[in-house]
Amino acid sequence: MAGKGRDTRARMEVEAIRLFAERGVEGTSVRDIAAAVGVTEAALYRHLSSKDEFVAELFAVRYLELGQKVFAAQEGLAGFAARMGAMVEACCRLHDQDPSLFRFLLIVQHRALPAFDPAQPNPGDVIGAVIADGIREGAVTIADAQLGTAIVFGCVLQPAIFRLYGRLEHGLSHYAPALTAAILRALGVRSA
Amino acid sequence: MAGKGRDTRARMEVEAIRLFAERGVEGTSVRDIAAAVGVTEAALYRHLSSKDEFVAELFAVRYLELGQKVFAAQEGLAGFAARMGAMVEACCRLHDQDPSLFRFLLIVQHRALPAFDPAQPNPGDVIGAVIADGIREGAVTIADAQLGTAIVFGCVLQPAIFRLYGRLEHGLSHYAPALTAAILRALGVRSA
DNA sequence: TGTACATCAGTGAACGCGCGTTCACTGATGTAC
DNA sequence: TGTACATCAGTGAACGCGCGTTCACTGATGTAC
Repeated sequence: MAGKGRDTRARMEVEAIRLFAERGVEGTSVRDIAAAVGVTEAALYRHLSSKDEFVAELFAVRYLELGQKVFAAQEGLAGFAARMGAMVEACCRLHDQDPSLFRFLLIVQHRALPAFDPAQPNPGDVIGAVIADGIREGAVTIADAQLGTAIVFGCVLQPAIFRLYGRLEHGLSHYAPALTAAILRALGVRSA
Repeated sequence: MAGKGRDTRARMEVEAIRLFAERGVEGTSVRDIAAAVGVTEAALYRHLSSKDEFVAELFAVRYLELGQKVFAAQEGLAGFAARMGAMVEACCRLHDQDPSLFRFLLIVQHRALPAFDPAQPNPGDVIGAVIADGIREGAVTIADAQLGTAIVFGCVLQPAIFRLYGRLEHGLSHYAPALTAAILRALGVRSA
């Protein structure tokens, strides 16, 4: 059991995210997760204090990681179009690497986002800040920054949902260039 | 109890949609709905055969109604920009009239959409068909019709989610003109 | 190096609770003669 | 117009089930002397 024990926590996280993504949080029982990991339910409670806290922790950690990766993708680049393109491309690539994680974050955000520390670099604020910069520089001509952020979000997340339902046949990375171009047009970026 | 009984079914639907929208389907018990309506749980079972069927029926009926309204909004209009603008405006107006319904449909679509009769005029296909027309006419220059549909969806649904979280301060109708313009630009509509 | 003990990740069985659902029953309304 | 009966929407109590969680216990690993 020792070799098994080493990575039980990691496997719990992987299986939980997969199951939550497939069946939702309420549709996935602690027994389901335990069975997927290959231990009893009681064993899971060596690593977590409650299901709710487990979900909240899982969301918080992964969501911040995603925010940091999106931030890193555009850091140091000059010009709004380049920065936005890098973020869109990063989101598409990260989605394709782990679609379950994306879906998990999408599902859980509705319950976890309220009462979430807004000081940390979450994906929403990272994208919002870049758009705000773009408006300040005059590169973006859309008037409402919040509406602009919603549009960018929608243009990235909805294709992810379409991909999930098989309404898009390729990985998101395949659509990244066309998507970036569409987003830049939507935001009214000059000379994109 | 007679006067009350007349509209119990209707009030069940209203309260259920409101509660499902607020807490999710699994987070809303039959007891919760009964309490909101002001009857016992057993009374609800005079009007429904099971919770699952109730949710599925509620979704199917309201989703088709929405599809028909969106279809009607653009019917008879000439030109892609006019038709798209009318659909976006209709979605925004319908959202503002009943945000709970919108949120309910958003939540439940993930479980209800598979195994849903695709022959009926659901909102997705209505918008998809108009975009396909636009591409055929040459009014829309974006290459991938499915990606275009995803973009339009995202640009309507994500602002609805932002509105829900208070990240947009006005009703969606307020943003409809700017949103329509952004969507037409994103799709690469000539001389919009 | 060997022994004594603390720690840790596991087991299998059970717990109480809230869930969806069903029960026998009640009283008001509609209908046939 | 009265009476007899079917129907219908409600009640309150109970059902079995699956859920999250906890229990006492076990055996392997790490550490102190």
